Amino acid sequence: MSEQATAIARNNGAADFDPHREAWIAITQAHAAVTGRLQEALTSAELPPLPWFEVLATLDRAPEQRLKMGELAEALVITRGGLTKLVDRLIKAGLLERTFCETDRRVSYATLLPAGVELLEEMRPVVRGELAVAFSANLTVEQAEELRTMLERIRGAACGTS
Amino acid sequence: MSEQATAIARNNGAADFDPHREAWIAITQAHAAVTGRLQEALTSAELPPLPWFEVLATLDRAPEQRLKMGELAEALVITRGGLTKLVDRLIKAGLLERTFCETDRRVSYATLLPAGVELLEEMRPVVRGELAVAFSANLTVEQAEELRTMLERIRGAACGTS
DNA sequence: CTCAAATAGTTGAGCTGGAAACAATCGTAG
DNA sequence: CTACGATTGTTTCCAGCTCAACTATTTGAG
Repeated sequence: MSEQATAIARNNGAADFDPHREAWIAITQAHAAVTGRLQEALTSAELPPLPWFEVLATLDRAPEQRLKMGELAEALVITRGGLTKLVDRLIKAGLLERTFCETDRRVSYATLLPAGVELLEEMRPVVRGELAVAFSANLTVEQAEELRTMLERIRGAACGTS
Repeated sequence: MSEQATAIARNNGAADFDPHREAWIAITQAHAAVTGRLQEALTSAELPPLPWFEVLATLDRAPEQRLKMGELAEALVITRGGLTKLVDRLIKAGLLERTFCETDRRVSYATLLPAGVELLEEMRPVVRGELAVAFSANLTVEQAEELRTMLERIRGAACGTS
């Protein structure tokens, strides 16, 4: 099934073979496949959706477990408008709180609460497990590292030259 | 800025370093960055959005320039429900038409029309150009190939073991 | 000091895609 | 031949996101 989908998407053996487009399709499909898998695993474990995990995990790793809205939005690669509402939901769920900056009253922080850490610990093994299936199955650790390096280069190129 | 975002997302040098999560974040961010770049390039050229290009390009490479809805949905990695409406929009724009199968009256095909080919030719150079910037900048062709291989393996692992 | 421009975040409208229920058709066991 | 289950596509409803407009604050030029 999936093999066939790839074949359709890039029409193996066609005259106009474009390695860039090939790679791009591969990124899109790998991303979609893994995202889908993670989503499914979370919902079937009766846990919140993936974006919640991303927020919690990102904040957890930040100094003082909090981040300016703008920084968080950039880390998650969504717009600030989208983030405001996403954070609103997590706050409503009691996982985060909004704190403010003394020296610049424009900025507000999304700050992790204990309940958020708790939920994060609950979600982490599920995500870790799914990622392990997706990655370790066919990739060595070195390959994963190399993969990451190349992808970051791509991202750099895509962001840099506006 | 972007470097910083990466640093935030994976908190360089943290105690709990998870190569899988690193790689996963890299995929997500690379995908988002390139998608954003493509979107921007298309809209600033007053062209339709990226999904339209994906539909047209996929159909263009298919035999007889048409595909069953289900096949197309799988190639684009979206649900069939979503595809129905996406195709509706392209039909309304006169780029596609819906054709039917003689032998199995359940299936309907999305079929490329000349106007669709024409638009595709207009969009292709824009997409090609952006992808070239994102990929060739820092990657050799061999690396791009290798990248694709690894990503397809990941996708296989993610799809396979349900 | 003052005011225009820049920056941070929020809000509202609109669009897109997903999940689930539905309709139509096919295939197959009996 | 019939009926039930599987498959294909559509439709309905809804959640989440983006875009653009807006508010509040800060910064910098004059």
